[in-house]
Amino acid sequence: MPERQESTISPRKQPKQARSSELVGAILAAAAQVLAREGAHRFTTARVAERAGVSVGSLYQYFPNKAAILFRLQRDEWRQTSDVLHGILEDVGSPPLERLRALVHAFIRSECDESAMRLALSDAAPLYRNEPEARAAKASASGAIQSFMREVLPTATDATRTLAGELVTATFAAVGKRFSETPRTPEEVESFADAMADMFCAYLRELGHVGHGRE
Amino acid sequence: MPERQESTISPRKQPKQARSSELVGAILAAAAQVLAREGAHRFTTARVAERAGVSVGSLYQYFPNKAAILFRLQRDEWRQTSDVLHGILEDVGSPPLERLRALVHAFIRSECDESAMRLALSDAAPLYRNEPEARAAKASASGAIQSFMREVLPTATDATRTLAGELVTATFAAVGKRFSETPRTPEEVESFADAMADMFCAYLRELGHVGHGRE
DNA sequence: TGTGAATGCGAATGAACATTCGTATTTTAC
DNA sequence: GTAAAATACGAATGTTCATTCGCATTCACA
Repeated sequence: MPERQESTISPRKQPKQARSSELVGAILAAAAQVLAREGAHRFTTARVAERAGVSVGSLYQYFPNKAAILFRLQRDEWRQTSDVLHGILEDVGSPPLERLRALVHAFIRSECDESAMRLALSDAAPLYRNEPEARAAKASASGAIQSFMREVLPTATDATRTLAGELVTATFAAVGKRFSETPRTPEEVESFADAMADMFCAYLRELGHVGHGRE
Repeated sequence: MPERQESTISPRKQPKQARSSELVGAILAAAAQVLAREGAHRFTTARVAERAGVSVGSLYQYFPNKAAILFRLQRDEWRQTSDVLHGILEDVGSPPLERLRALVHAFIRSECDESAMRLALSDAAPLYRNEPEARAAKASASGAIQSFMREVLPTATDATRTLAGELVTATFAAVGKRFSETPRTPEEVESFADAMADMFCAYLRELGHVGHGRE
């Protein structure tokens, strides 16, 4: 497993001509396919290049190494997730716990889309786990959750809110991942998401009541 | 990455003399150390053999391939966890939700022990993910959880209980794993475990009330 | 249309490994 | 004590890969 270059995941050069932009797009699309169809284990630069209809050399013009391709895919997923999350949580039109429920559903559903690719991507996590952008993505999400917590638990202490936020965030991410490991019918997905939302709501309601007076 | 032999993880031969039993023990101990210190990425048969003070050839006398070593380590963890889980859940001396809380604490704590090894082991999961024994371990745990659910939610429907059990199990496993990814102080561990227990209890209480009458 | 820059190419290179197998050493049984 | 069985050994084998680099092709622009 020759994996010499440990870090430096930033792009090697910027595409300047149309053909090279297309090339980058083709590589990313091919990478997603290879990942989904072959798994992290068989995700090789040669296979990606072949599926993209491109040579390995060209691939290396725009990605410094294999990890960079994987990281780029992961980053795109994170951005998408993050947009959904902010969009739902910050929509002040509906009551907080309803938004949370919507979020759970959206999240679990998206975790099930392309689940093969997501699973493989998480198998490949060791290759990019310590990238700064990985931490940034998590921080942004947890920021949104924190301000949501301030809204739902206005009277709780900061420590309580932080803890609750962490718990919800962790449960979200971790259970979503685990859930995508085995295939599910849409009905299962929905009822599981509902159960998860129920759990969060029960917990937050209880915290809220404790905050107000007594249990 | 020459990984030809895809399956067959059962032992190659049984140790017949004392020296070879010790050898197997030495290999497992060495494997755990290599995994913890070097990570899944650098877990190689050569390194394990070297740390065990043994030759690669001898290693292959008792383990058919690299995955078998990892799987053995994982299996031992599962057995340990399973014992704890059954022990706590089936102790009828204390009220159910208290047992659940104890379980959460025990589980999270154990997840933090040897967290480096556990993390690496889960990075290596793709190598053994589809072993039958892996499924058996999960099934045994979820069986115990299910009968616990029957006790806590005597009036709920079967479907509700199954769902709740799955949710709790998934949250457990997934959050435990995620939690071990970053180092924590013992205080953080305790308060996080408490929050998780609070969440489960709130959820189960609510389900119980709904089952009895109305919310 | 000519020319330098930008791209694209893919065989070749060098590692890192898993696993095997012929040989050497130790144990057991007589 | 000795032969056969069990163990132990580790150099050798054969793969799989990531990554490079010298050369070929295409583009942008005069």
